[in-house]
Amino acid sequence: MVTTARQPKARMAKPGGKRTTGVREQSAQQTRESILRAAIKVFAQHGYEGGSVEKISRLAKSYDRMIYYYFGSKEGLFVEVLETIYQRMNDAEAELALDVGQPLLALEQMVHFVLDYYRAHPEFVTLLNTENLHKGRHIVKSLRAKEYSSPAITVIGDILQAGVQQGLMRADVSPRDVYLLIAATGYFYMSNRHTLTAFLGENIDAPPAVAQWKRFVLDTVFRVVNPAVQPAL
Amino acid sequence: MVTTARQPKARMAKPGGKRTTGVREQSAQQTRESILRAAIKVFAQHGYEGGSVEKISRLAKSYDRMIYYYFGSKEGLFVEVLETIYQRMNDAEAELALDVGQPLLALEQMVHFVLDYYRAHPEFVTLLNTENLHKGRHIVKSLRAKEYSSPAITVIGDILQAGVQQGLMRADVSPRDVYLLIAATGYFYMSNRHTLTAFLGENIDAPPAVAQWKRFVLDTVFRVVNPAVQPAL
Amino acid sequence: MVTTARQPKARMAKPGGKRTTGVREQSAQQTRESILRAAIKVFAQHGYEGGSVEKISRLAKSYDRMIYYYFGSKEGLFVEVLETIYQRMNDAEAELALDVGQPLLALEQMVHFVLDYYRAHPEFVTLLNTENLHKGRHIVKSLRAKEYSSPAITVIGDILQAGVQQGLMRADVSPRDVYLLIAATGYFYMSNRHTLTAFLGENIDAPPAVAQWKRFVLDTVFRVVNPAVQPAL
Amino acid sequence: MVTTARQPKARMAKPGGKRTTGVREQSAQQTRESILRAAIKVFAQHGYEGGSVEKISRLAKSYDRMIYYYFGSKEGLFVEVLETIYQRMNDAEAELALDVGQPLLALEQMVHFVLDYYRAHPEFVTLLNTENLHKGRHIVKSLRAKEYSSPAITVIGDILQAGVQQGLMRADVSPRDVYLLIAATGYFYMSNRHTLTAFLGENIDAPPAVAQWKRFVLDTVFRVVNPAVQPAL
DNA sequence: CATGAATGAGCTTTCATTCAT
DNA sequence: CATGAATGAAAGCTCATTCAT
Repeated sequence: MVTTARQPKARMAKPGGKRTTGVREQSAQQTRESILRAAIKVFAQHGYEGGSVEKISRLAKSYDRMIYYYFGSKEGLFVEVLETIYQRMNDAEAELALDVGQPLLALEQMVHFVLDYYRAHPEFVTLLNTENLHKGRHIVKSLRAKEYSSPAITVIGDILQAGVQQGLMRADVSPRDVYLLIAATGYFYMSNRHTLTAFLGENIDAPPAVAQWKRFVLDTVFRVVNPAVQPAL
Repeated sequence: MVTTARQPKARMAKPGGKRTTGVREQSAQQTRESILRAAIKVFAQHGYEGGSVEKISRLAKSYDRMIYYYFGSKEGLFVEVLETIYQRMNDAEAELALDVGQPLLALEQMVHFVLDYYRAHPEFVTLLNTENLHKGRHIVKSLRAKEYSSPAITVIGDILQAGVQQGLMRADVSPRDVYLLIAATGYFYMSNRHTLTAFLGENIDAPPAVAQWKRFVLDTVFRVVNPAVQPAL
Repeated sequence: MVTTARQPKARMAKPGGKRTTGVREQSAQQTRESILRAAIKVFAQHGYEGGSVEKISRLAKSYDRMIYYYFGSKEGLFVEVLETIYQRMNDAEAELALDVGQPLLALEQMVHFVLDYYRAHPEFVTLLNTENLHKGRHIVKSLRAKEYSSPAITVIGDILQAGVQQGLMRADVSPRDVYLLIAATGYFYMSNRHTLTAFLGENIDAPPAVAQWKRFVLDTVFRVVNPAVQPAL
Repeated sequence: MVTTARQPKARMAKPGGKRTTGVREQSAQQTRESILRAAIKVFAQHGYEGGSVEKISRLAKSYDRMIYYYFGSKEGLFVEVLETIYQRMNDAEAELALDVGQPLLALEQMVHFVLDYYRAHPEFVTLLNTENLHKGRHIVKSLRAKEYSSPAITVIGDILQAGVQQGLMRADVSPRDVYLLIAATGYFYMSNRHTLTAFLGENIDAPPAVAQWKRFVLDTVFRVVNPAVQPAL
């Protein structure tokens, strides 16, 4: 961390260790985490400026002062919020356990995962938008930012490689682009659902609409990796 | 509120017409517009909460008071900001004058237009994100919102229809989805460029990266409308 | 001023001018001045850190906000406080109208003036101490600081010159040193009166004590400028 | 309050005596003293209000809590700070060992000592100013305050007495006044060096300026005690 | 004794907005 | 219409101090 916030050592009690976490450390840990959880909600709902320290501490049933005690500043708290949501996303991704040996299935599952994840975690989308509004100036302050570099791209790379070997996929498509395509379609649909709803005059959030979009995205992704055709212009 | 705001009638003095617009109204018009211009910049840069009334009036070289005079409230000003950027976007689109008779070319031009427009108008992207953060509660207050419903979908519908007739495009693809695909890929790339840059470790903004992405998107769109194949799963 | 505070033009209505100062400007002027007056008192009593914005605005029967409106910041206000007390001191000095032609008398009056002024204006002493605690970082921000460079030294220079010509004073004593001697003896006695009282076990503030000190200082100053002797060592 | 503070008995372990001071008490002693040292620095630099408990404990590499353990309160700590700097000053004075039998030399050495001491210990000056800002309300809480009543006055009294006996000094000058004269000239020059530098446009701190001032003060003091003349008015 | 978590009041400053010419 | 003074709430943050091991 960049800030001078006190960082309790026992950040995450290793399950295997003998470490006897005192009741005091435990409750401190609870305070810290409830603030973090509250901050995720509040920042996601109101943005960075709109998410006031008081709103957060109140939701966490703690005190403003504690935010400065544990995170040094509002900014330090926001940095940790970003780290946390990336961590969570990566954890979820890691649990997917795709079978790269079946590249078409794996790719389908990846698309499902990404679209479902954004849908189930609107705060992820909102917080990323907020961070982009601030030109990414918080995330660059995080020392752990690099650790979170999307492993999804690597996985997609593996899938493509297997797909090519099995003659099921194009060799000339980059994992980065496929990843961005999936992310973009999933992200945009969530991120802009309110303005889209207003302008399309259609409730974009309704399950049928979502299902249609998902089918379309899946179809699109498969057409992109399909080795058979080269589209005429 | 919007209702109490003064709205000069002569919104855009036609140069050829009878000039009933006095010198006084003209300068009033100027004040109003310079506030609007400033507001677009400030809200785009700092979001709604972060964009303070004072920042706007100072950039416009006017006074806080004038914002209330012309727009009723900060919220009213923001509503008009949204209307304005949609208006501008639609105006630009209208100037495109696509030849639907050449559907493949028209589609290509449409993709170029959307991606280029987002790129040239980052404030459009930022302001839409801000509005979505607020769950679209400002745009629903706009009486003119409906007028701006994207004509692009209609145009894409025309293109697809012509493409089908000429045997160049699939019949079973919806204009809405094609539009969303183009918008999503263009929007996401701009909107998330800061976090993408941080996490991909690659400058997403650099012209070669942008060019690659554009090629990929074009390829994707053409594969989607391509009638030849149906991707296997 | 360094800060961006709005500075009403009519800072001090020239008595001779035709300027019709509106009732509005007048009351604004009053607000500004009552804040300044309150600030002098509060800063003198509690120092810079101890003198809170709220204490000042309350004493001025105004609002915190007004301090920022007129002075930009607490620091800006303090700068103006310093300017004001120097201005007042110089104004008082200017009213002295010493007759340099009678150098011994003039010197005596100068000593009286300085000692009396410090005594009558303890806030001057306290505020200077506060500024010195901050290593003079506020006064260097004042553009008018230079204007206030003590005219007393010039006057003392004139007195000494006349004294030398009349054979009443030494030629080899610098006005600066004489000024510093007078200032030091007057200042220290006021500035440190509380600790002196505690440690000397004597009420330094009582009129007899003050009178004794004044006689002593006068005697000292005259001995210093006396041309007759050169003290042996 | 002072009363509730723990005061380790062994204030300064005599090296030759029986060492009953355990390792534990020793480290406690160290903590206490490092806090005191830090407090002197911090209070001298930022004043009483500006010198926060946290700044002190951080500089002392200890904890806020320890300040309350050893000194009862911020106020109690400040009282002890004042006691300490007086103690130090008196200790230094005691080491002077003037030869009163040579009154002129002794007086000269006394002037040198005072001026040099203030110069070498700016924190002494600053802390006294701070205490005077608070009208001496801390020092009166000190039980040991009286012990520190300046022995310098007594010494000057002895010097004057010897000087009179040897026909070298006036009989009608009070030790108190001579002491105050020396203290005032030395103190003022240090205390106000920042504002003086700003207003005189001359670096008061530079060695030549200091040397000139010292010469002048010495000259002044000698003229004051000189029995030869009585200045005309 | 040391450590660190908790507490609530207070700090300077900025906010959106209204009043008065 | 333009200008600028006034207003009170709320913002982020720091303060001295106490509680609990």
